[in-house]
Amino acid sequence: MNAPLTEKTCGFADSQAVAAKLAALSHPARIEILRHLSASRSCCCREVVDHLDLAQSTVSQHLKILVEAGLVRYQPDRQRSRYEVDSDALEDVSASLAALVNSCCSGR
Amino acid sequence: MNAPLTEKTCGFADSQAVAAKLAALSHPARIEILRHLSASRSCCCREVVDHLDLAQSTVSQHLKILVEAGLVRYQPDRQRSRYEVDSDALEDVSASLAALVNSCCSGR
DNA sequence: ATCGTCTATCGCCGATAGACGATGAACGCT
DNA sequence: AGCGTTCATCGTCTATCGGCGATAGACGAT
Repeated sequence: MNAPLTEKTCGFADSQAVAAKLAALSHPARIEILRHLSASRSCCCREVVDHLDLAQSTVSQHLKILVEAGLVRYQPDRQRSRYEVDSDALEDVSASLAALVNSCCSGR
Repeated sequence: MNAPLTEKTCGFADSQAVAAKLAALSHPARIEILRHLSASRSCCCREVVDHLDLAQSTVSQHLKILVEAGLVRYQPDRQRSRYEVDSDALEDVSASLAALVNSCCSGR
């Protein structure tokens, strides 16, 4: 955080960005998916389906949401697509939330 | 993190709890509300309405969601209800997310 | 060439979220 | 008593979410 941010620039646009990231994380299935992706390195869709007891189409949707949020990297490897957690992006979200919380609790 | 958590106990039930908290934070208006509540100490609904350019009923709804998620304390003070950020709860959420992210990035 | 497998996408649905206006209750003030 | 203010709730509308089955494309294996 080095740019001189006024209350305006910090507040409005940023809230939307953070909210979008958090929205992608605000579903138990997607959290479960993230856990599984990080645990096993393989990361094809089918494996997640087996692990999660949801229809394949549903899992594919959740994966798409995670990819669009930038939290998971996607590589359409011929047959078995590979999904991989984007650790940096994930840490970014965590840091953003921490910053928000911190700014909310500073005047304590 | 002191209790002996297996992967099972950590995974399933917990995902839902974390997801619920994050869901409450996954809307720009609610983040904006949190910012405003922490900035100004006064915390009545009307003030948030002025600041936010949303209908009073809408703001009331968002506040209710934050209260039900346990992130904001609510005290029906006669006329002017008082809303106040629950810093501890907020830090809990941040910590939960950090733990999740950490467990996802540990094997890096 | 054909079959089986794995994906992504489409269409459909029920449920929920998010917004609003209207309403009524509680309260302070004159 | 009457008025203005504040707030929570209700009803309504629309858009989106979350789930599923079905389908089509791409590929490996036989």
